[in-house]
Amino acid sequence: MSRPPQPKLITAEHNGVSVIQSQAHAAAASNAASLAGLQQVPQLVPADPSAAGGKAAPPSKMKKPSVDKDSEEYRQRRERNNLAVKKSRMRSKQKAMDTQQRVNELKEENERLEAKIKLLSKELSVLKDLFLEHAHNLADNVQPPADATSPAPNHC
Amino acid sequence: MSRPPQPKLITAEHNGVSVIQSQAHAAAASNAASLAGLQQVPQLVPADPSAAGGKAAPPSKMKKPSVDKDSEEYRQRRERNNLAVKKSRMRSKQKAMDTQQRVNELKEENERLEAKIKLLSKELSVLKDLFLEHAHNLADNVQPPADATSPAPNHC
DNA sequence: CTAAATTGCGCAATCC
DNA sequence: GGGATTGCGCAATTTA
Repeated sequence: MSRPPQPKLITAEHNGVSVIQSQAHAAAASNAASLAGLQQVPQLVPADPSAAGGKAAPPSKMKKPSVDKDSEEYRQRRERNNLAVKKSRMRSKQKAMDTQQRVNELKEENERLEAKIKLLSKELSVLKDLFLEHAHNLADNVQPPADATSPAPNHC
Repeated sequence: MSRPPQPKLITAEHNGVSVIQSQAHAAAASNAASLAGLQQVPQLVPADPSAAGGKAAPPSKMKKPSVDKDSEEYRQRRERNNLAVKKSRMRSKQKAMDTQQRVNELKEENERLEAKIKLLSKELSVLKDLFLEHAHNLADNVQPPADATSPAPNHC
């Protein structure tokens, strides 16, 4: 997230092997599904021609048929990775929510600030008007008008 | 995002069948991978007891071993869904970025508003001081002080 | 009911 | 070697 620098060479072209996934898809809470005992053996089925619609063996383009899916260690790695993935995704989601929350907060703050600005502007306006009025009074005093329009000098 | 209402009954317990995925994992650009002709037959391996850790056949809870992976229509549906998924994810990502952008904008706006508030406050302060000063002058005029602190009545 | 959109999850490559 | 990310596909569910 905070580090998207590398060009990130998206592979493209793994190995052409088709794999068998346990894909229990159950496991409501955490993993455990794989612990259900029903570990489907990842054995690669040769894809029997008579069963398939046609096309027996694939292009036979497999360089590395290794990666023993049976390996105990493989399963462990997978499990660990799955965990890491879940964690990472949770974080990501959380961050997104936090960002959204931040937007809301900032919006509120903005409204608050705008209100304050409005208030201050009003105050300023009033004061300025007072000054203007005063200035007029002063002018009236300094230069006594020829007419008696002024009812009476407020003060001064 | 904007609609997380439903209780969302997370399935938990699909069907215990392990499926075979084509999982070509290649296909740099778009789909096409599945069109490589290597259609892995969906045949469910019975999970041979001798091969698995133990536990022969699972609860045998498979109601629908069907879902013919060979089906032409199946592949089409999958492809469409894959496309939809990619689209959805792109949108999601875009939205996240937009939200982040929004945060930045709002932060800038906030700073702008705060600056304005500071300015207005300053102006107000000045005007108020002027008023105070004026009031003092008035007071001085009305009630001449005993001392000669006042340099000279500005006016009035 | 069909089709698109979302969502959770697992795999593998890659990053670090 | 090993956790963290990320692109991708599958399948179930939700929306439209």
